[in-house]
Amino acid sequence: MPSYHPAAIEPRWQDYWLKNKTFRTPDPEAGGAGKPKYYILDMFPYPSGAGLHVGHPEGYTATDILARYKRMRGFAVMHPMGWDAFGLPAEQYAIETGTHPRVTTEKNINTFRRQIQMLGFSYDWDREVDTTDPNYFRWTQWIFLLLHDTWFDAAAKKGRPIAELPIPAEVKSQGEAAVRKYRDSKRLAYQAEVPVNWCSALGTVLANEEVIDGRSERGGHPVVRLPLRQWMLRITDYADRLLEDLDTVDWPASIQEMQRNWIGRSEGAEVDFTALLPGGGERTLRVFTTRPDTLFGATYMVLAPEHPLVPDLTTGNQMPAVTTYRDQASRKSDFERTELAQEKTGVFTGSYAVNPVNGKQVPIWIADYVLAGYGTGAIMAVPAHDERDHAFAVKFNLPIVQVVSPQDGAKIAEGAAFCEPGLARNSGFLDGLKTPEAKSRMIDWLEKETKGTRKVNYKLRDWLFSRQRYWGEPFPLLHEIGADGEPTGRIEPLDRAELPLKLPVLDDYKPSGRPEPPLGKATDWVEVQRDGTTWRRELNTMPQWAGSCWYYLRYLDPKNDQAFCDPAKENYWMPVDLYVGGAEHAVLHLLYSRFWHKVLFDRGHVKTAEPFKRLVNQGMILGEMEYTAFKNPAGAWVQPNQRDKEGVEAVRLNEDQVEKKGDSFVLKADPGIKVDARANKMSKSRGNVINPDEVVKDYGADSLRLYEMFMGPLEATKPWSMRGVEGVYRFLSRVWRVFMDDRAEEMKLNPQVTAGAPDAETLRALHQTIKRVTEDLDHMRFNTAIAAMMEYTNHLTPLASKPRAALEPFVLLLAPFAPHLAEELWRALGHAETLAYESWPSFDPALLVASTIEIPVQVNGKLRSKLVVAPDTAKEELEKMALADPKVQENLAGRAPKKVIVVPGKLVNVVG
RNA sequence: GCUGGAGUGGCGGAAUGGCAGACGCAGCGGACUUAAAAUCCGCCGAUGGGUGACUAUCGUGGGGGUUCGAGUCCCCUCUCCAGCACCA
Repeated sequence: MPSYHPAAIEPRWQDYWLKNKTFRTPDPEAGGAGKPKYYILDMFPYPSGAGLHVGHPEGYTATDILARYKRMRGFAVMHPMGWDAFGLPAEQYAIETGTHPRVTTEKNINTFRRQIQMLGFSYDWDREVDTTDPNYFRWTQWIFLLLHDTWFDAAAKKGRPIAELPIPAEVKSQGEAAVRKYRDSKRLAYQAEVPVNWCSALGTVLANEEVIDGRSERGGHPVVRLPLRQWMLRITDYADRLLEDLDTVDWPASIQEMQRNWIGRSEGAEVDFTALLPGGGERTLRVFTTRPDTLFGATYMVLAPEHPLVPDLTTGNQMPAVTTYRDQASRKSDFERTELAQEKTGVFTGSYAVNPVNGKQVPIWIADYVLAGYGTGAIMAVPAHDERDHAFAVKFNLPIVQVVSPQDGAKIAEGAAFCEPGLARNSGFLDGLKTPEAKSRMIDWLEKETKGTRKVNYKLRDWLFSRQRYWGEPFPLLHEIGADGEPTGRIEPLDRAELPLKLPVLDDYKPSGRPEPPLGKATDWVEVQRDGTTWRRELNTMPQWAGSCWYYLRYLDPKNDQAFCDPAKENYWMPVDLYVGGAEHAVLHLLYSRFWHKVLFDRGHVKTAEPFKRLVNQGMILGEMEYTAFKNPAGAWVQPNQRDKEGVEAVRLNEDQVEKKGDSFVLKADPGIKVDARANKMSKSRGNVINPDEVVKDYGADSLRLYEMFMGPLEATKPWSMRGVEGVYRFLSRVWRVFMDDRAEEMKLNPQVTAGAPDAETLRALHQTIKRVTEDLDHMRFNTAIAAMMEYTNHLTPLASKPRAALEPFVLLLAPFAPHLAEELWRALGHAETLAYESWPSFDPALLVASTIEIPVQVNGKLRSKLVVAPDTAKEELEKMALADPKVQENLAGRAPKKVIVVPGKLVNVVG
């Protein structure tokens, strides 16, 4: 083995670790107990057909380094990996190629596993989980049944068994069917006829979170609204707890904020208006408002087009306009409603309602700026103090009455709404009150008059939990079929012992293009005879998020067939101490997981209220820096701001064709022309995707790992640079040469490696390095830890004698980062065993101190001289030396020093 | 528009309120070599002065402030990135 050759070293150690089960994690009762535990989790990947990209190993390397470090620090480390393998792409691919999703999924998993193992991660492969494995989704179904068996006790703020749900006497008196119906209406998993996001291209409904700008998150297909019977999960019941408990976790502020915004709690009141029906009679029209203090300024009302009272409230001559408007609105996607509807639209119903506070009649309109799904689907419009209402009132010439004035007496801008808090006016008993007091006074009045109540609303909606697809978990539920062949509405869960309910084998799993699930085609599977009754299985499947909601628990006990996880193991390992993954899961996966976890917590199956104690988001890795200039059709260079003009062509440039001028880059050949310099997201279409396989082939896994960590802080977005990979490869080669004789034919230590004692300077450098690497690891500052090791290597390289005592601890420091190389060097140094459980080197603070140090001396804050002194030189001594310094004298130019600041060991500043 | 984050050499990035630019890349010079690659050694923010060791001034997006001292703290402002966006 002459020189550093990762391709020869790395597969050998990967085999060694696998064969010896080096990273098998003992269960607590089998020797893990006694050690402190550390659960370090990666977001498991969806095994796509494209294979691993360089974004995956970024987070995985960070966690792997910490896992290896923590093991060496004596922790029992849980560090598992698995596959989030249900979901649309596998099914799409299956439809296109006629291959069963099971087959492609298995193939993709094998590719991912091979690629991940190729990077030398220290996962315990005996704990691998796969969400599509019946032994796994058996428990996903089990947890679904638990949700189905749970109702939310609002008083106790806690989920409880449905058997404990109090049944009102009048329901009980109506018999068993009524009781069942009542129970079904309170379960955390319930059915509802809801307008859903139907995507005909994908053949499924999507959750709100999966729809971006009116198009599907996957594939970008158009999405329309359609009413459909769906399974829902009552996540809104947990909104308050999901919000409050954010304060108990150590997560990035941005993610916490995104979750808070998503939950969107707002406090206000529900107010009942009396709507006067055109044909005579009255109806209660309930609205939600956060500004009950402005009730006197409510000059009209607006209902969502879908509001159920609209038909009753529409007068004969308004009917055609209202019908047309509702029709248009129903066909519009959310995208068209929001993006294209900057201009307010709406239609008058012809009816009026009575404002409860002043008895005035106000017109009732419908408009699509009011959303059916939020609050009550109706608003009281206060155009003077709400921008949207103001814009609508101006457009349709509705009255605007000001009922709040700015507290400082400032004038309200002409033609704008005043939305800040202020002082109430034109508001009867509220006049003169500040907005917060006015709000609560108004609510008190409403409650006394039984015309309204205090109310909290959330943007968060219940979670649409069913999909009309094949490749997902089947619902373990049976629908009773009556003698007429129609469902009776009675639903029974499968017995827990009947789980898992496997997917039927289907030749044709194509979506029909209509909202009927493909599982309906498996007629044998669908119909079940039981107790002399015919039952039909639920045909929907669960969404992809289901399996990922609880996988971190299954790792703890992946083979258990009695429970999703042994409580003793859960108790030992949970919570997850560190969870690393991309920010794209900020709201979806992380909110759903927290919700499920809280239900498990309420029902006594887990011991912690939150699953993930600490969360870190790795930043995105962009492609290489690109320099682009632009040419017009005549072939002349133009400025980048002309890029969108017709016929202008982008030209990729090399680094040496451009130069920096001022703030921007310009063409070297024509410095008047600016050049666009930026790194872009990696994408197939852009052709800037880096394949980890290639990098490993050319430089080895250790170089890839090290480079991804050396690029910059883990959380930062940063551009890829192949030259940077080469740089860390050179570093590893240099490390190799410090230890090994690279001229020798066979594996042989560098003859400079000696048994002698390190000199004082080397010892100090070593202990300095141990300190820096240790502290940097504790703070996840991988880039600076690597820099410290580079500096130490630079120190070792020129030494003619390289003492083992200075080398061995360094191998251990390097091991978490470049484990293959470190194992190889450890072996070469004569150790027979893996270094994975060697104890982490410690540093001696006494050895960190240099015999002399340099103290900068400033005059009036500017560096003028330096003193070379013993580290413990006293303050007075330093002051004396500084004042005596010729440079200081010169810069004082004869002035007497007014003040001398001395920070011992740090600096002297003479003010004169 | 709202929220969160970031602006430091040619590039990626370092800096408990105390020597700005650690470490790496690129570049330049040298050694080794018949030569190249690899490797090793040195230089490497800008401007001015000096043959030179050196030296002066400026310099962390921009403007103000606090401080003996600010990349770091405070106020204002600009730009970029990410997320949300008619949620009453």
